[in-house]
Amino acid sequence: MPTNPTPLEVASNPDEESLRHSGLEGLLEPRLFKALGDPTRVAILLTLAQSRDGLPVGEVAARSPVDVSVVSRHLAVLREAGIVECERQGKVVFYWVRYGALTASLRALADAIEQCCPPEGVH
Amino acid sequence: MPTNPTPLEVASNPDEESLRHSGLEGLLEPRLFKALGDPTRVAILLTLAQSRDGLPVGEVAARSPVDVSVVSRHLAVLREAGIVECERQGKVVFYWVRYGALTASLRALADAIEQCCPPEGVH
DNA sequence: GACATATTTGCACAATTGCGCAAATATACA
DNA sequence: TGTATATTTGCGCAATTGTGCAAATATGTC
Repeated sequence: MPTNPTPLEVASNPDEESLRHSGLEGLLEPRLFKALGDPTRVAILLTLAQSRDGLPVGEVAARSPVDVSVVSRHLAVLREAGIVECERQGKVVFYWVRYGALTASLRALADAIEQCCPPEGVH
Repeated sequence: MPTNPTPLEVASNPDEESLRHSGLEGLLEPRLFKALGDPTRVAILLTLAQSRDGLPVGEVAARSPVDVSVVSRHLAVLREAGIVECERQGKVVFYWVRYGALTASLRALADAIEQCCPPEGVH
């Protein structure tokens, strides 16, 4: 069965539909921004961003005030949003930030906003 | 009394504190992304983005399936996030997108993510 | 001031979300 | 297979959020 594409995958591979609307709809994915809308989740993301090669869930949890199960759930949300990726290595599961996809998506969104409406607007 | 700065104002005028941490904390403002995390709110933002000079609340509501009061509240959330701006002109209140601040913030976030962690990461 | 129009706010309610704890699952190793 | 460690999932609960309706507020006009 086909896997559900994450918002960031949509952003890096825009289809004809999203292109017709200057890409804004496809880039303003609520799932992506909802994932970034929780302080605890952002803190977890920042912890992960400090380590370039990723961290096991337990290590992220050790640097977080909330329970391991909560960290696990937050990481799952970030993964479903396409912000992080994970891979099991033995007993532990490593999570890491998809830096390229994330920056590309943010810049694509900025470009789409500019293209959508002219910069000569007074405001 | 000092007004509460919006996430986007923080992004365009980073202080010493946020610079020390490569700006990521200051740019990953939950208030900003929470505002973009609701489908209805995004739809309202897209409606607003179609008109370069802004629209009255009632006009936005006319193009939205939800009640005017709901639109008014969503616009307030977008305003508090620094995404839109408004001004009363007679009986109506015009809202418009802060294109420049929004794109600048998104690009600054992309830059901060890149600076935070080296691009030579495999992932 | 009285009235009409536009917007915001109070209120109640349903739905969602974040959280901790305990149980279930997965993997490695003896 | 049994045990230990790591992670995920089920469950209940408190808090937050989105929504519509009605009332309140703001502005312009008669």
